[in-house]
Amino acid sequence: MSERKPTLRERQRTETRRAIQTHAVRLFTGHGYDAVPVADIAAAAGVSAMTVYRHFPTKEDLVLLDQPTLLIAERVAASSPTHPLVRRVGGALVAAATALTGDDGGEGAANKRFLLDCLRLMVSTPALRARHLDSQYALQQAIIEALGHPTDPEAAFGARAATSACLAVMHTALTRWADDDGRTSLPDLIERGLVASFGQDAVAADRSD
Amino acid sequence: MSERKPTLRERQRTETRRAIQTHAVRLFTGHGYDAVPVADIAAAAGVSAMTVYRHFPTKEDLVLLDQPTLLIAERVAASSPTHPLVRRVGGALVAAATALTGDDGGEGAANKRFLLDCLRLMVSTPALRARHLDSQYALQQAIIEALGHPTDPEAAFGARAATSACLAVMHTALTRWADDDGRTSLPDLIERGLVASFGQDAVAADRSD
DNA sequence: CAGTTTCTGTTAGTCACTAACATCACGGTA
DNA sequence: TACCGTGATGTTAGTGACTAACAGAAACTG
Repeated sequence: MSERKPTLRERQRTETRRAIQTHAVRLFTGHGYDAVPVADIAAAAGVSAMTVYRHFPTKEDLVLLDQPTLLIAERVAASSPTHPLVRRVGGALVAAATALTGDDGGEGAANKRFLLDCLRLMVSTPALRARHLDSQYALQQAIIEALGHPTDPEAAFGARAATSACLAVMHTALTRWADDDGRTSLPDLIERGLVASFGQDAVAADRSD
Repeated sequence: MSERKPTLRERQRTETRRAIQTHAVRLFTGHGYDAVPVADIAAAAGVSAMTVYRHFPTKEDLVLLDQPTLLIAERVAASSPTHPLVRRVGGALVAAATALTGDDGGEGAANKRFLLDCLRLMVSTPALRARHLDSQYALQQAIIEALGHPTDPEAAFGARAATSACLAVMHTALTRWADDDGRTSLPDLIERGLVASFGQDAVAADRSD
């Protein structure tokens, strides 16, 4: 709504990128991630292999979905410091999942299907699973900073441990969500995972956090 | 103590493997993981590149340490089913860490140094970090089976979530342990991480679990 | 000592990814 | 409208991880 000026070059670039990613996920889903060379994806998208690498630094990035780091960090920073760590972080994860799956992230159901396809690939392909787990490292760092900087190094270690535990729960919930083909509510899954791990007081009674 | 028969071939094979891994970690630590080609490691160890791949399926496996899956799974299976999930799993992790760092895993201090070198590489190299996180997947699976097979799929999901959270805490503790150069007690670090995440009742009062 | 197994080296090849240079269309400008 | 700078793309050549296939040498077996 704010920036109006999608010049032709930008539109073409965006379209090229979309085409590459779409064909990549389609081919990966059909033949398996490892069985599809980048050259095939490029051919399917009607570009050269070099162009693929100009849009996506690695083959793995064709499937990796960018985590909503800012969205989550903001909610963590806005949470009450009096609550337990896992409730502050967990609440933010549930809220972010609600925002992303509730209104479809600003697009239609096709978006959700694409997201589920990516997730399924990520869960079933070791290389992608590993990359995704590691990408949570950046998210973890952002969350810890949003929690505030405890001067006590011992408290900082506790924050890292609790945050990593919450993210592990979210990853488990994402896996289950993909297995269910998105039928179960993702926020509910995360919340149930949090309760199973941290107990009832890890989540707000009315999910108002 | 049980199997006596280290035939010459086996001894040579073991020694070759050890030499390759030792030179690999040394070169990686000195020049960085990405900057050292497998060919250089092979040359340093006095073998061909092909031999390296015969002993280690991938370059990453040169640094990855095999997790004591059996040791942990046994302790989980032996834990009391009446305790909370995170206490059963967390207790097993603390116990395994005690067994491995307490008596040096059956070898001397050189072993601990090597382990710390591997850990530092793992923490600082994205590719290795990712692989290590993913390798916990196998450990997670073993732990879940050791917990017993709940017929309720909902309970199974809870077990997965809690287990993954515990393993994330352990990973955080391992990272901190490497940062401290092994000066802090690893079992203590894990226990402190568990308490920070799951609360006081996640660990046994006298660590007798 | 003969025969089999196992380890190893060599070669050639696939594939992910990078660097360097040429090309061509879009974009603003005179 | 004609012109040129900029950015997107293609092409080529190269590095490095990893695999398959074959050949030779060493070690176990009898």
